[in-house]
Amino acid sequence: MSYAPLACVSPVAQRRPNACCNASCRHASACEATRGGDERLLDMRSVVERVGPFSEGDRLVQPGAPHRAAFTVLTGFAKTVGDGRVLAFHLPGELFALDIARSHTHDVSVVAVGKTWFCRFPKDATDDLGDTNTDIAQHLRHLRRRERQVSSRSGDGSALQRVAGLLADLLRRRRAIEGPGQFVPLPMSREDIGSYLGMSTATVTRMLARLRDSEAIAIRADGVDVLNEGALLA
Amino acid sequence: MSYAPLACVSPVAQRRPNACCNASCRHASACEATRGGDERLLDMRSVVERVGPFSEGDRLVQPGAPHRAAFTVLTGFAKTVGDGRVLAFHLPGELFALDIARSHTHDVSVVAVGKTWFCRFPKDATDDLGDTNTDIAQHLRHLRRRERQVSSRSGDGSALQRVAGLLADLLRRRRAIEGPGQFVPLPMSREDIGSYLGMSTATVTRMLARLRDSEAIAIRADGVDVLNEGALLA
DNA sequence: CGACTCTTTGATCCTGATCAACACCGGTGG
DNA sequence: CCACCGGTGTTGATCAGGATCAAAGAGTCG
Repeated sequence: MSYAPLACVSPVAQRRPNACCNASCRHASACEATRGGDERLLDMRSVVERVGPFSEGDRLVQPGAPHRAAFTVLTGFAKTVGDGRVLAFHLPGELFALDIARSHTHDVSVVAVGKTWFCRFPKDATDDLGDTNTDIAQHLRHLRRRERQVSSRSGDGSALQRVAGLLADLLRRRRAIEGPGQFVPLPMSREDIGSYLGMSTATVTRMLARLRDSEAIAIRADGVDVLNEGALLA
Repeated sequence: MSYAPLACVSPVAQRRPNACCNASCRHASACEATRGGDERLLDMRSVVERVGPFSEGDRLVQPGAPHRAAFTVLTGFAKTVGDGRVLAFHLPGELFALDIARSHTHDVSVVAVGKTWFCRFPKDATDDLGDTNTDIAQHLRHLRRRERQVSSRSGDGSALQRVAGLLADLLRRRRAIEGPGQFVPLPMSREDIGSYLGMSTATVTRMLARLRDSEAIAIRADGVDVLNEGALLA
């Protein structure tokens, strides 16, 4: 299926230097930028800027734009779009857009899903930190490697398996940030999920319905509750 | 589909140092090891060993074995198998198994398709050549990069498109070695082709039949003649 | 020649796309 | 407050591509 081009405007984004990145941030305990407040990485907090608010469909980065920063989602939700498909989803607390060590320009869009604030880590500043702080340099290398691996995702398996796999993946990732819980937020549209998984919106709905009928999940307006984790992986 | 594990024995391979790698080799004009006899690369000939004969199903390299050489097919045909699937086919004259710069061990099998002889380029010797001959070093880097790109193949498109694409690819590659011609050898089984393309043997046969019916190809016992190249690409 | 394997071909089934109808929900305007 | 409206999600009906199963050629090797 083809993914419709995004009709969106450039965001009117404020930037507030280091307004909020401290222990009182709701993600402080697990934010990937500081690996949950690891003291060796706390210098990352000195370079962060809060940017937003972004509305549904606003682009945080655009293809061709120079690569000048990495980001985390502070509040809200985001997706990476490229080649006419959704390539990734980003949960609050997750660091992304490290890509492009090669080309120095973005080749994808990062788009807000609903009202969203981001934390921006300027590349110049983080590189400087990495020069004097080997822990930060290593942490960034690790995240960059992970981002590259994630981008080569599978695409095989049945539609049901792919939907269940996405839910399991989002649940695991959300727990890594938010702690134990059963809820998986799905603020993105069914079309986004279908684009990401390579199937139609109707099939996404149907597979979710089948998981509900098998009592693996309960469907809510804003996401799903995972009732039987084992059933998702099988 | 799953690809059956290979039941094969280790080959009883002879090694003859530099017995045949010279201008009289039938692939000398295009062999990728010397880029068709490029004089700057002729030192490659001094390190080659001829190995064989290998019979149908014999393995040239096995997963886990140390990576000690690259190879070309001298006569016959070969396939690379890994993860239970056929990952690549190798025509006479093509250099392969440069992989594994990372792990220093093979993670795939290379299997002979029919009676096959290989030319073996020991890694130690080619590395030594690369130290003193920048042309050879660059050539090896180029081939290694290409091998890495090829390994990330598409997998999308309809069954007909994938079959036609394979034929077009093999035709292009054969012409690069053997010169102009319409013939594409298919010594591998339909199961191998299906495994490579991700479809059943029945579908491979049916797609070939459709290309025959549309007069794009003529099917022979040992391969196909391409009658309408444009039809393959469309 | 006979046994065996591979290929071809036909028949049927299953998955997921596509199309269409409808429900639902948040706005917007009366 | 309610009628209207467009977008999104759900559900049903139909369709197409390929998988699977089965049976019939076609080599191939003993």
